[in-house]
Order: sequence, then structure tokens, then C-alpha cells
Amino acid sequence: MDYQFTEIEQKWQKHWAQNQTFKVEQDSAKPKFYVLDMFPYPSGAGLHVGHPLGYIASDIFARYKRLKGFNVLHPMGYDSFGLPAEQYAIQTGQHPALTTDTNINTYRTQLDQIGFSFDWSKEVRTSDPEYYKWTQWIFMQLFNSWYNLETDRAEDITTLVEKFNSAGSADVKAVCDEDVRSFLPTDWATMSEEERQAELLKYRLTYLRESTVNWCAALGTVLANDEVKDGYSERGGHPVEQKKMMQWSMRISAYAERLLQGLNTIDWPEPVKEMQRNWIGKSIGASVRFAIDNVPAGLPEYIEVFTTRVDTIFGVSYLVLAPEHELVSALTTVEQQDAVSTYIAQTKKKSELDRMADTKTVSGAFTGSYVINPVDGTRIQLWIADYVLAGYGTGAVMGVPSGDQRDWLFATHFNLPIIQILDGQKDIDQQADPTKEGVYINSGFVNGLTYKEAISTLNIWLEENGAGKAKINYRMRDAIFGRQRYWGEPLPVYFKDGLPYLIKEEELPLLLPEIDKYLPTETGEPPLGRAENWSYEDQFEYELSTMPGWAGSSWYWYRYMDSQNSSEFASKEAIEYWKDVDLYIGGAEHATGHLLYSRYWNKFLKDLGYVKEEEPFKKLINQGMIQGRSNFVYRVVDEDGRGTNTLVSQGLRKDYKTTALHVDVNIVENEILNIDKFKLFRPEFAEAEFILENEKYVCGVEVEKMSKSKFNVVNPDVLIANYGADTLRMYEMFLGPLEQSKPWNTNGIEGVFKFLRKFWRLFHNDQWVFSVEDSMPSKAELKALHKIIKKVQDDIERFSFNTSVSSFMIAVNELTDFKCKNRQVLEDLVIVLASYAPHICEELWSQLGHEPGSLSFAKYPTFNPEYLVEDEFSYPISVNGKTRLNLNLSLSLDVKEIEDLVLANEDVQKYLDGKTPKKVIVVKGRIVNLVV
RNA sequence: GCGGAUGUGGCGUAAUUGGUAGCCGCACCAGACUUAGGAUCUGGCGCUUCACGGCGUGGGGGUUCGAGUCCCUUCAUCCGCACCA
Repeated sequence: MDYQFTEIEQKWQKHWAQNQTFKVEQDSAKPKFYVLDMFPYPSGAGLHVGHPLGYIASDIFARYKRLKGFNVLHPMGYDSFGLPAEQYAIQTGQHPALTTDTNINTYRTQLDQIGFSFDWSKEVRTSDPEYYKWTQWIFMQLFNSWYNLETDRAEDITTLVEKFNSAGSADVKAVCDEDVRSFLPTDWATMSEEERQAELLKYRLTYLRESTVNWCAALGTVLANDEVKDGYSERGGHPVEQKKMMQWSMRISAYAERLLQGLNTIDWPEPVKEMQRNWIGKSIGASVRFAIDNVPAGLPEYIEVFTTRVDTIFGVSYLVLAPEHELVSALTTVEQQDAVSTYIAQTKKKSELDRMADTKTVSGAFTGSYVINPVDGTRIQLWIADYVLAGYGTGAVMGVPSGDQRDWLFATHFNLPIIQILDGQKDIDQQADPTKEGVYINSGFVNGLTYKEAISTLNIWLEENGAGKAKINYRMRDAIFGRQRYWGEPLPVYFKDGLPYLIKEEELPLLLPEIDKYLPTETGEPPLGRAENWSYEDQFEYELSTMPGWAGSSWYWYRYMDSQNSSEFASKEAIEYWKDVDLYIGGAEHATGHLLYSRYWNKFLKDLGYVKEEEPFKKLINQGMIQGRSNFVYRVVDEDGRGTNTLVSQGLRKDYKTTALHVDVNIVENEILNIDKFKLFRPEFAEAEFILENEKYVCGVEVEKMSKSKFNVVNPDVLIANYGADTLRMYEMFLGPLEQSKPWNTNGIEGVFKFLRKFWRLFHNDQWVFSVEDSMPSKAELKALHKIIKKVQDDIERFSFNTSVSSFMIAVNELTDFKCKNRQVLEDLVIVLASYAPHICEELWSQLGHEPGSLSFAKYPTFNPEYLVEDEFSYPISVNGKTRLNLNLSLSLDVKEIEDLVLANEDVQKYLDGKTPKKVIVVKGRIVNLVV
């Protein structure tokens, strides 16, 4: 019979499911290989053709590794906590868990149709209590840990308490809050429990701190930065203000250096590594203390400033604080009160984005106070300005107009002095010169020194004089770990006397309570505030925030290893065996979010001895985004701009005034509109006139985001129904390089479909009877086979799946030409193609007489280079670099013999035109260029 | 502004990594077989030229016997980051 893809695919999908073909066990006899996909958020829209791209690639890789004798872990699950389900719940009252379940079922049905070799017995869902129990458990471990800089790792909080007991705070070197107290062991002994807990909270790896959030009173909720546009909420357009709130934070900054160094040990795309480096933002400089002149009582004596250019300190002509800096109000003099408060009010109105967008306007206000430059005692003005960010460094900056263009603009605008400090600086009355060339002038004790010398001299001087020290600063801030939302993991925390405490481990999971409405309470508390009897031991209030979306995805790859374990997040044996992810495929949009948080939690779990590897994902591949490809028809409009009942083909539209209308891409083939289907799609055009070119209506094309409203969504289901999953899998790969973003275009799918039919025909005769023979394979057949074995192996190892699809087509064309019916050759070909087109191969494999379903673990054919050896090679002959002709020569010749034969050739003589070549170049024994 | 990526036929792409540019496929053209075909098969298909040939990898320049590939410069498109002291 003909190639019946639907029947074949359903048969084998059922077989794999019933026999649990892809279920893996820990099997120390085989080497392990862990292939992971970024698990999806199950959205209501279902899968479009772009989603499975990465899954297909990883599935090919996983199937290939299985055939190569690896024990492959290839799981799938759902990142099922998230905003859309909550939003839907707010609108409809339907519990997010229900929506999520429905969506997951849709996803599963769609995924199953594509024929993935996932081990579904290991499925995880982040919203499942049996899963988030362990997310909460990890939170508890973080709460119970501090970062010891002496050992450079996280340790249990008890080791910190021991230090406090024995030596007080003196020799504790930790990553902690700025405001930790200094105390002696005797002080610690007399502290109350509350005081101790308050102090410990400043060291814990997850802790409470006041942070600014975008608060939208109308929506009663906190918004992410990109949900705010020009000070108004993106949804609804309600005003948004900056509000300070107590929020849970993760001390990811403790791991900044390790996160940075770790990048050098992993095989990731360079752009992703670079993004993470920028995000971590290490800068080497110095922190300098500027004493406050006439410091008011009760204030610190100095302002601390971070600079990467301590060498320019003699050029400082003013100091700037961020408007939010805590000392601003205390340091503003009476005369400057109005100016400063006006300026602060202005700043508050601007959103963070506005503030960042406007880099041209120079603005600021003088506080009226002065500080003293530690190196020369100069008295300089203290200003505030919104270009200084409270969240970076110390929120205070020294202004050096001669060396920094922004400082130069500021100084010029406000008439502050500009001091030249390097003899090499040019035109500093016109603009700043940030170069470091020349030697220092006007710079006291560093006069005459170069940049490097000045830096080290100053760092030593500052340290010796107690005025500062060399310092490394990271841009990365601690991650906020609370959301005022419902659909997330509850934090396993309750409050007693205003301080947070963990619930007991055996009380996990702390289940998400039922509530009647998914909105914040009338008093502005998060939705969990609506839950009845939501308290610990009936007396202590639970934390009302839930965890952010990234919590559940920051460790899920470990749960897959042992997803049913109810006493550990994964057993020691499972972690010992599977270790880490060998190949991780997913979108580049997670470069600084998910991928950074996952590395952080992984390092933390390693510090505590729960996991083996410092880095979770050895190799990362980013699949490109699939964009939509929209089709348009052109409606002619009359003089008044009203649409008429006439549609003009794309090539003729320049003769008319038209408007473009989106048309469903599913009724357009190779840009030719199916007019009958169009009339059904848009009944208002049932009687329309169509102006055709070459008797066809040609549609316009544009690349846009794939979305329903643009009628450019292509569903895998439709393509599978028409062509089968194997065709879809191969076509998605054929589309282009995996890592490249590209618009979806169904136009070429016929070619891949034809290929699979041709492949099927190789095994059957004209009457569709299976007709493979036990004969001796010919030399040419073996050559074709081994060419494809080698090519596919090489391609898979370097993730060049698109080129191997082309090579399969060549191989099948060749074998068809040879009328190859040889069992040995065809069997090997089936195995090689199996990872790309598993269903058809599994069917042919059983027709070849093998145990049904045994293809997945067949032995991958060994490449034998002998079959590719040729005795003759076609030599391209060039004259002065321009190729003229080819000569067939024996491969066994040496360079001298090639030269002689080439020069003796009549055709070559013709091109030489009687001249003798100055040089004959033979490269790799097969390229010949004659230089005349 | 800073950083990254990409630019090759009508279209998606390929090029042994410095060695015959355009493999494979789509579309298109011609033909065969068919009652018919949106099936199958054969041939053609970068531009230009009747042809010999000439030109051709966004533009300009360079290195080299030889450049799509390396260097400089410039343009275009896309994507990140963004006053980071």
C-alpha cells in the first residue's frame, strides 16, 4: 500500500505509549545523557508551529544518542504557574488550576501527535503541590543559610550563630545587608530572641527588605517594569506610582563572582554568556569617603562613593547623590529646601523608564551642603541629580568634568569648575576627554604618574588614610522574590512579633488556599489576604505574597531525575547518576532570567551538598524565534477612502488606491489566493470582483509576530493531518539553521513530503508490495549509504539539522536511481533516518522483520571511510585564480607528477597561451592554480 | 549611545572553513505517461549574450596565486542593554 502516514503514525505512537518505550531507569552500565527542553508555560492558545522547533531538535538528538548506546533522560513538563491563568481567573472566576489543567491537556495532545520520545513517567508541573513542596523546601534552605566569604560558599545559619556566640560579629566575613550591627559575644548572649532573629535576617540568603515597586492603585497590584508605559499601566491606562514595600529578596549578589567565573567553564553561545556578564556587570574601582563639611549631629561623617576612575580624584569638582539617597533631606540647607524638594517631586513623577530614556536633559539641584575631597582637602558642592541611580554602587557619584562627558555637561550647565588633570587631555573647554594618556597634572602626590601608577598609588593612599580602598562592584542586584499574586507558590513563612519564621519542614507543602476572588483585598493586601483561616497554628499570620514565576523553573531539571520521590527533591542516587544536563535547548529570551537564577540555585544546592555539579547546563543551544508570515489582499478604495467591493492582485495594486487586509494564511498557497475559500472566510466579499494577474490572485507578504489577529498562525495539527508528523519534523529542520530566527513559511513542505514518499517507495515495488532483497550491496550503494552515515553524524554533533535533511534527499535520490533493494543498505538507512522521521522508520523496521518497536535501540551503523575512497579525482585547474577546466587524475599521484600531467595537457596549454607558468600551486594534493 | 547578529538567484538555503559560488528544496518553464490530476518521471532554471564570453555573494577598498569566507571602511535590517559612576 501507499505511504499511509496517519495510520502509521497513530500505530507507533500508541505502541510507544503502551510499551513505555522511552521510560528510562538509572542504568550504570550505559553512559548517561541528559537532553532537556525548556518546559513550556501552557497557554490557552495551544501550540503553534514555532513552539516545537526546539523540541524536534532535542528529540532528534535524544533519539540519536539512544541509538549510539547512551542511556538518555529526555523528559518534559509544564511551568504551570503564571500570570495568564490568573488573569483569566480574575475575568471569569474560574480557578487557575482548572484552566491550567485544560491547557496542559491540549498541549499534551498536540505534543503526542509529533512523536516525541519523552519519558512522560517523569513529567513535572510546577503548580503541583508535590512539586512546589520542594520549591518551598529550597526556599527554606536559602532562609536557613548565609554566605561565608571565608569559605566562599553558603553555609547553614548555625555556623553563623556559633561565630556570634564565640567571637561576636568581629571576624564574620559575609555577604549581608549594609546595616549589620557590630557586637561582642557577650552582647549576643544578652540579646533577646527577637533581636537575634532581626540580626540574622540581615545575613540570610533570602531576606526581607524594603524595595521600590510599581504600584497601581486602580488595579490594586504591583506591575513589572514592562507593564508600565509612561507612568500608566499598560492594561487600562491607570496611573502607576513608585511605592516602597517590604519584599522578599534573594541574595544572588553573593554569587556574582562565581556566576561570572562559571561562564568560562560551560559550552554556551557566546552572546548569551556576554549578556550574563553584562548583567552581572563587574567593575573594578575604588570606594572613596568624602567627609561631610560641618556634619549635622547624628549623621554619618562621610559619604561613600564608588568610582572606576579613582585616578581622576584630583579633578573632582562636585559630588552628586541620587535623589532617593537617605542623606538628602538631612543635608539640604534651609535656603535650598525648596529647590531640592521640587526636584525630588519631579523625579518621583518620572517612571524608571522615563528617567533612563532621557539622557540629554541636564538636571539637578544643589543641596547647600559641602563635602571635603580626602586627597587635597578641597571643599566641594553636594548636589542631587536623577542620573545617579540609588540602586547602583552607593547611590553617590563624584563629578569629574574633565574626564567624563556627562559630568562635563553637568558642570557646564551649572557653572562648576572644570579641572584638567592629565597633560594629554585636549580641548577640555569644549568637551570631556576620557582617555587615560599622558601623566597627571594638578594632582598633588600623583603628579607625573601614569594611569596605572596613579591608580595603585591612590588605592594604597586611601587605605592607609582610612579614606577608602580598592573595591569591586557588581551591577547585579538581589532578585525580588515576592509577587502580590495568587497563582504561585505560597512562601512557607509566618510572622511572629513582626519577624518571619519558617513553618516546619514536615508541614510542607504549604498548600495554596482557596479564595473566592482572585483580586487584591479592599485594604490593598495580596489576594491571599482573602483566604479564610489562613494562619499558622491559628495565631500567626502567613506571608501573603507568593513566589515569582521563575521559582519553579530554577531547579526543575533535578526533579525530572526522580519525579515521584516524596521524601527528597530527588534521591542522592539519581543525582549521582544523572549529574547535570548535557544538552539544553531553548529560546534566547531566557538569557538573563531563568538561566541566571537556575545557575544561582544550582550553586547554592551544591554548597549545601545536595547536588554534584557547579553548573547545571553543560551545553546550551538557543533555537531561533519563528515569526509569523502574514498574507494580504488589497482592497481598492474610492476617492473618499471608502472600501469598494473590488480586490486587486498584489502586482497590479500600484495602479489603484488600496488598503491591505490580512487574509488567513491557510487559504493561500505559494502566495496564490484560493478565491473560493476566501469568499467563505470573508462572506462580505462573496460577490466581490477580483482583478487578477496571469489569471491568479497574488497575495502580499509581510513578516510579523505570529498571532490570531493577524491570521498568520499555522498550527502543527493541520500540517500533521495533511502531511504527517514525520514530514512536519523534517520540514521544521529543513527550514534553516536551528539558531536562526526566521518567518514560518509552509511553501516548501511538499518537497519534504515527496522525499518521504520516495523513501517509502524504496522498500516497495510498483504494487506497493514490500520488496527488499538479500543481495550483495554494490560499491555505489555502499558509497551512498556511508556518505549519509557520516554526514548525519557530523551534522547532529554540530546541530546542523537542516543540512542533513538535504543530504537524506540526495541519498534517497541516489538509491532510487540505483534501484537499490538491498536489505543491508536499506536497514542502515532506516536507522540513520530514525531520529528525524521515527514513525515511518519504525514501520519499515518492522516490515524488515525486526521486533516491532525495537528500532529506538537498534545499533547505529558504523561509518566506514573505505567506501568513500575514490581512485580518481576531478582536479579544478585555475589560471591566475580563475578556474578554467577540470582534469580527472589518479589520487595516488604526488605533487610533482600532478604538475607534469597538468602542464602536458592540451587544454591547459590552450589557456596558458604559449607562456610558461611562473608558479604551479598544488594545495591538499588536489587544487591546482597556475600563475602566469 | 554601547554591544551582538545577519546581508548569497524569484523564495528558503548550501559551500569540505581561504580552493570549481548557488548543493537540496520551493516556485517557474518545457516534455513524457495519463480520460484526468494538486500523482509520477525526464530536462531546464543567477544575470547578460545568438554564441565565444563577460559579470556576479549589500557598497567601496585591502591582504592573497586564489576571498562569500580574513582585514579596513560604509550602508541596511533585526535583536539585546541602556545615564553603571
